[in-house]
Amino acid sequence: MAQQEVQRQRPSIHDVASHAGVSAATVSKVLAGVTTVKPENAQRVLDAVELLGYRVDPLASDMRRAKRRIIGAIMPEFESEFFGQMVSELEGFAEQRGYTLVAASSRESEAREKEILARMHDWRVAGVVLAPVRNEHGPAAGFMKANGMTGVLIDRVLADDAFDTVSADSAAASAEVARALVGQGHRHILVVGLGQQAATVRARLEGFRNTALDLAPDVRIDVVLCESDVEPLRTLLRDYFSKREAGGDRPTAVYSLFLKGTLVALSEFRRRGWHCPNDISLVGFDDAEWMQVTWPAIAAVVQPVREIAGNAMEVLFRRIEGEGGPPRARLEPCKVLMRESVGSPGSVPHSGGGDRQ
Amino acid sequence: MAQQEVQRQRPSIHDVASHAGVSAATVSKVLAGVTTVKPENAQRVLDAVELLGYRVDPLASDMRRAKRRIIGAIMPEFESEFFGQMVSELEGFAEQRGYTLVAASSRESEAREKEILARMHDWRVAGVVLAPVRNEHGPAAGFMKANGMTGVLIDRVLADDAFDTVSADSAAASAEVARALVGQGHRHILVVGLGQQAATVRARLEGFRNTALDLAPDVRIDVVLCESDVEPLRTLLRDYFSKREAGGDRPTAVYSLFLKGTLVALSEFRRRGWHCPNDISLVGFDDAEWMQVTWPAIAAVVQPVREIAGNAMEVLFRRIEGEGGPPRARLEPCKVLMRESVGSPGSVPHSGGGDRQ
DNA sequence: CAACTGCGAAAAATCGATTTATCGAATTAA
DNA sequence: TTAATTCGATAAATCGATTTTTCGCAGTTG
Repeated sequence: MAQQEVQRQRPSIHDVASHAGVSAATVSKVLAGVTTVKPENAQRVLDAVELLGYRVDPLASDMRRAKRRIIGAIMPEFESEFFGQMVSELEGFAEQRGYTLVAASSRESEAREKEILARMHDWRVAGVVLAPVRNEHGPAAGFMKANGMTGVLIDRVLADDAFDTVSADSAAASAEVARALVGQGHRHILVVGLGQQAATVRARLEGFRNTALDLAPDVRIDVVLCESDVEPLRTLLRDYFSKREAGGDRPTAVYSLFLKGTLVALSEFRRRGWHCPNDISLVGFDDAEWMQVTWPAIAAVVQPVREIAGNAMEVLFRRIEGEGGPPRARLEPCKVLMRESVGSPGSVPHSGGGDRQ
Repeated sequence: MAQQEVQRQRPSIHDVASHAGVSAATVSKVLAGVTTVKPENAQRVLDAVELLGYRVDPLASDMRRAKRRIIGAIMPEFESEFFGQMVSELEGFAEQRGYTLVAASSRESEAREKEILARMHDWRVAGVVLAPVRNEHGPAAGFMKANGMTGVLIDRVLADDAFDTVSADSAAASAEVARALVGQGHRHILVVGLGQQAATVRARLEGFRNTALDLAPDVRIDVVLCESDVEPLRTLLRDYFSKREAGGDRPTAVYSLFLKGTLVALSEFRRRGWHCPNDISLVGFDDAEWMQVTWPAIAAVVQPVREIAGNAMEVLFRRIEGEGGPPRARLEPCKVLMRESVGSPGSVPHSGGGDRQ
């Protein structure tokens, strides 16, 4: 019984050392690839490692260094495809370099964001990938700055004076959406956004508006912003459409600047019995798997998740290794997938009616 | 400069000790809540902690114990709402008890699953929540057993002789779906599943079949299983429907046993121009946010994610604390949301095609 | 008054690795 | 032959906590 318990106990570097008839320091050196070890001894160490099934304890190994081989990732949520993919990619890149990724969800709360960051600081993580709830100027980024932490900001950020940033080029993507919609003949478009993410929303809005006005100076762009939560948007949108319908000047297309907005817009269309693209066109920022199997398929801006994750990790590790220089703001190009939810205003149903009546 | 560097360095327990004029052991005891410390000294310690902004280094703190305050979570993927929510919930529960959750995605690979598990074993995690790719008999569970790890298996599992399991009561939910479909008059139903998850699929299938046959002995149930990947399903389903349509005996309803199957079924309907529920009814296992905003809204089985996560953590911590006894298999009840994608076979479109409000 | 009991706190061992300082033997140079 | 290098490896310090052991002092007791 006690014997089994002992067997359960994992071998330490000292067990390996005594089995190989050398010191622990020598074992450590062999495993680290130092070449000043006699080949004969090195072989005995490797044999002992094999025999005992020894593996380095990463926790003990990290004890001595100031920066541990841990990367922290903080996302606003885990429930969406976008952040799910992001975490998955980040994990892969961290693993490639022998780092462990610890991911946490701030649940769209800046307070929680900061708490999580403090905990990661306690762990003395080597670096942090932070996707802030609002933008780059929140308390979390301040905390990182104040404590000299290494990090990258992603997604809902534009540029920062202390940290590198990596995000989708949403202004360019929005411009492309504008070209598509105006090109189809739309002259009255509603843009739906989340006020909380001021900077990102502004970039998307400006990218859209500038291009649209450039192509058609007579275009009318309405904007509906909900401040913090998504729930109020439902009401806002309902009121907006009621008013516009009463006035007889309702928009012929909607561009939603965030995923939940697309869902809310769709369900509002649904409530009113409007069909895409016959009654109204719809484009959403952020793609999702289901968008291509619905009637109709929803047009969307696809963010380059893998590229964002890869570049974020790349720049993060460069900073961890001590690279200096001013912070850089990277923008990764998006793809715009124009699906059937977009048509010309007032067009008659094409074959099958987009959803047969 | 050097001064600033020193300031950057976080204070250790010894810094606190010397500031308070006591030994490190005393500081540790105060922070652990030991009462045998003179109140006066305790106060001085707390003041020093406050002054220096001291926080315990969890890594160093964990060094001495055999089981560290880390919980590992292994999910087949992070991209779906289900596992995203699951990780989010697990993280919350771990945090409540002062543990850190390290989540990793096996990316639907059993080999990777085992590798991740080995890495978590290296970290000497206190326990693991494993959502296996296939079922409870995979190599990962074997590894856990062989190494005496503490763990719970969730989701794609039924029961195990070594580990506690927590999963959705999919048999009961499937029975409810059967009652609904048969009750609506369906007598020819296609069930779509993933062969890989043998046990779970069998439970769902049997739950469905038994109840359906019980209610209507003349009901015909076809089954299309794809083995490992989802991609082949597209072809399988296409062939199946082609054959059935040629034979003039195509099913009037589809019950998909997993989320991606629901998506594939929908897109196949779409390709053929079939509409729910007029041309065919659809129910899917696993709910998603988008299902209630599409035309029509898709009926789905909702898994009790929070309950599964909560119970998994509960039983895991009990085992960590040394509770003995045989492993228990928990089943959590699901909710079935019957939305508009389900109707009577051959029913005519109701007003507006089942979607105008 | 010596021995005993307790209390509170300090000293030291421990966890499992890495890294620096040290040391002995073999080799080379003077 | 002796001193100076060089090489390989070991002993010891270190990281930052926790836990066990030891210790000094005050108060009791026989």
